[in-house]
Amino acid sequence: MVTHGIRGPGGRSGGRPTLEEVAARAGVGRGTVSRVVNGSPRVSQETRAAVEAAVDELGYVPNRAARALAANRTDAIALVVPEVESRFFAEPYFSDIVRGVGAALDSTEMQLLLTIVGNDRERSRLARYLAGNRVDGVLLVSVHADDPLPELLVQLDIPVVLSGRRSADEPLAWVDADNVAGARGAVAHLISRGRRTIGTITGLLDVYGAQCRLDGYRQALVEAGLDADEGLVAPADFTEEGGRRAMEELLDRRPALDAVFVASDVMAAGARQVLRERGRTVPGDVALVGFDDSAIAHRMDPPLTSVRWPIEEMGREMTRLLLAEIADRRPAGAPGDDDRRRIVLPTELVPRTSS
Amino acid sequence: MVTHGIRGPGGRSGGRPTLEEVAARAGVGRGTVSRVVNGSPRVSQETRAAVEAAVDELGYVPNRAARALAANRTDAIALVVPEVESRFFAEPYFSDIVRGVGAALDSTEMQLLLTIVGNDRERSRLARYLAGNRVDGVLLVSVHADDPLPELLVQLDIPVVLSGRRSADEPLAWVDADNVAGARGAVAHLISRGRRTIGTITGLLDVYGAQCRLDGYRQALVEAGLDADEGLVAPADFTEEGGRRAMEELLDRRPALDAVFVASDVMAAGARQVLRERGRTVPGDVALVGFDDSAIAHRMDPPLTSVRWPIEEMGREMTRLLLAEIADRRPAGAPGDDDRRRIVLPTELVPRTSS
DNA sequence: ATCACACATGGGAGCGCTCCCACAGTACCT
DNA sequence: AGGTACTGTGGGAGCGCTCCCATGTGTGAT
Repeated sequence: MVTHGIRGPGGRSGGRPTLEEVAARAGVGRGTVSRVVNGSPRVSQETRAAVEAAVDELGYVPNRAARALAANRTDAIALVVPEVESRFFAEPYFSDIVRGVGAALDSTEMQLLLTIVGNDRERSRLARYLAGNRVDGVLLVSVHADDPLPELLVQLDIPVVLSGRRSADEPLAWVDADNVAGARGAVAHLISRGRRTIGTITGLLDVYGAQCRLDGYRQALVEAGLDADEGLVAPADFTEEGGRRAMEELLDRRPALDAVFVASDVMAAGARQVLRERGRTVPGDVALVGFDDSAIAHRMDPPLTSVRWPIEEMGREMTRLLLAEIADRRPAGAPGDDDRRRIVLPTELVPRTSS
Repeated sequence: MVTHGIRGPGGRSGGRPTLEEVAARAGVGRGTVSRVVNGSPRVSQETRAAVEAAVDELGYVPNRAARALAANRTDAIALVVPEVESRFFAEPYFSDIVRGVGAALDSTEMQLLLTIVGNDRERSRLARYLAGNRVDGVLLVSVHADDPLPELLVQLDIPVVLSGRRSADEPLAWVDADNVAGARGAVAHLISRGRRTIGTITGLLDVYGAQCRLDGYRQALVEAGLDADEGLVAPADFTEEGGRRAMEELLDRRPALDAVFVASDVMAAGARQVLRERGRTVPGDVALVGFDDSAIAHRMDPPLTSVRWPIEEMGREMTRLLLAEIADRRPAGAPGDDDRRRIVLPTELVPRTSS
C-alpha cells in the first residue's frame, strides 16, 4: 500500500517525523499531539509532558504545507515593496523596514515573503498571486494614491497594513511618521536660530507625506508670526536633480533667503551643491535642514541637520498591527476599533552643523 | 458529510475554484487538468485548450499548500541575510541583491522567503526552520568562514548558493565578484597615473573577498615592477573609523605616500577625512581609489574613483544557479558539473576625480 | 485481421495536518 | 442513586493537490 514511500528521484524522503509518529511514540492520539503543538489548554499536564518529550526526541517540526492546507491559512505574510522605493528613499530605508518586520516576526511562526513590484506586469502577477490566497496578510510599503492593489486586497478580504497613508482619511490600517510635526519642528528650529526668510523644497506633492511636510512648514511659520509667502515654496520630486532645480528657483526668486527646509536629504544634497556654486555658505548665509536622516546627511559638508523618522520601528509596528488583525478577524462585518489600526510615530530632529 | 464546508469564523471560504471544479467544467479528469496546469506534454491539443478555457473562466489558481504537500516541494527559496550585512555593506547592497533575486524569480512560480539572522538565537531558529523542510533551496549572503549554516544545509541535502566564497576552494556553489582583478585594475590605474608609493587599506582579512583585494593590489605592484612593501599595507575592518585609523597609520609610516587603494568606499570616506585633517590634498598629494562604488562614492569631495561590482547581477546569477540545482537534483551522489556551480563576475573601474 | 506498442486519459490513494464529533471519566448537583 | 456538566482524549473526514496505475484508443508492423 505504501506505493508512495520512495518518491521519485531526488525527492527528499529521509523521513522527517510526522504528527502520527509523535503520537505513537507518546502513546496518545493524533488530536492530542496537535493540541499540544498548537498550545491548546485542553490537555492535561502529564499528557502534555509526554508529548513534548516525544517531540524533542524525534525532533518533530510540523509540516507547514500540511498545516496550511488543513487549516486554510498560510502562516505567511507578504511584504510588498515597489521597486522604485527600494531604490531611492532614504538610503537604508528598505533594509530598515525589513529589519523591523523581521524583528516583529521573530517570536512568531510567521514567515516573511518578499515581493518587489516593478512594472505593471509584475503588479498583475502579484494580484493573481494574492488572489490565490497564499498569505494571511500583506504589508504595503509606500503605496501611491492610484495604486489598485489596496482595493484588491480589501475585496479579497486579506488584512493589509500600509506604511504611510494615501490621504488624510486613509480607510485602511496604517503606520506613519508624524511628518507634520517633524517639519514643523525643523522649521521652528530654524526660526529659533534667528532665521527669518525660510524657504522650503517639497517632495512630490501627490504623495501625502510630502504634503504633510509642507503643512508642517507652514504651521511653523504661522505660529511664529512669519509670512508664509508662497514664493518661498519650491516643489520638487524627491530627487537630487529636482533639489538642485528647486534651489536655483528659490535663490532666483528670493535672493535674501537665509534658510531652507528641504523635504528629503537627497534633495538637500542637490540644494547644497547649488548653494556652493552660487557662493553661499552653509550655514553662514543659508541654513539647511533635511528630512530622513539618511546616510548621506552626516557625510555632507557641512553635516546636515535632518529629521529622523523611525523606519525600523515602523516596520515593527506595521507587523504588530497586521498580526493583530490576522488574529482578530472578527466573524466579519465588525471592522475593529479604528484607533487601533492607525499609528503615528514621532520624529526627531538631529541637529548638525548645517543649521 | 460536508461537515467542513463552512469553516470557523473568519475562515475565508469564499470558494476559490479547485482542480476538481476545473476538471468538471472542462469535462475531463483531475489528472488531465493537473497535467495541463503543470505543462506536461502528454495532453492533446484540444483537451489542453478546453482545460485552459475552464481555468480562465473560473480564474483558477492552484493552491500552493496542497501542491507542496502532495509533491513534497515548496516552490519557495529562502534568502538568508546576516543582519550585520544588511546594515553596512555598500549602502544599497541589500536591496540590490534582493532586486536581482526578485528579477530572476520573476518568470517563475517560486516565491522568495526573506530571513534576517541577527543573533545566535535567530540562527538556531533558522536551522530548526530549514530542517522542517520548508524551502527548496537557500541563498546565503556573505557567510563567514565559521558559520555552521552551510554545513547544516549540506547535511539536510538542501541546495545552497553562496554570494562570495569562504575560501579559495569553496566546495559549495557560489557567485562572486572578481575581487582580485578589480583590485589589480584599480592599482594599475593608479600606477598609470604616475603614482609610485601606493598603500592599501584592507578589509577584515578573514573575509576571503578582502584577502582577494589585497592579492590584487600586490599583483598589480609586482606586474609594474614596484616594491610590494608590507609597510604600505594597513589592515582595517570595513568601517569608516577603521579606515581613519588605517590611514593615520599609513601616513605615519610612509609620509611619501602618493596613493591609496582602499578596499571599501566606507573606509575610503574615513581615510579621506584624515587626509584633509593632515592637510593632504586629493588627488593632488594623494590619489584615492575605493571599492564598491556605493552611494557615498560619487558624493564624496572630490568624488571617489571606485571599483563597481554588479550586485544585482550577483543576485540574479545566484538565483539562476539555485533554480538549476533544484531542477537538476540528480538521483543523489552525482554532484553535478562543478564549473557550472561557480560564477565569477567582472568588476569595473569607475574613474572619478579622486585619482 | 492480429498483435504490439505508443499515447491520452480517468481516478484511487495518499501527502500531514486541523477540525470536530463522539466517547469516556470525573465532579458536582439534586 | 440518578442526572447534568464539564474536561480530556481518540480518531474519522477532509483540505486540494500529485503520482501512478489501469484503462481505453489509435497507429503501424506482421
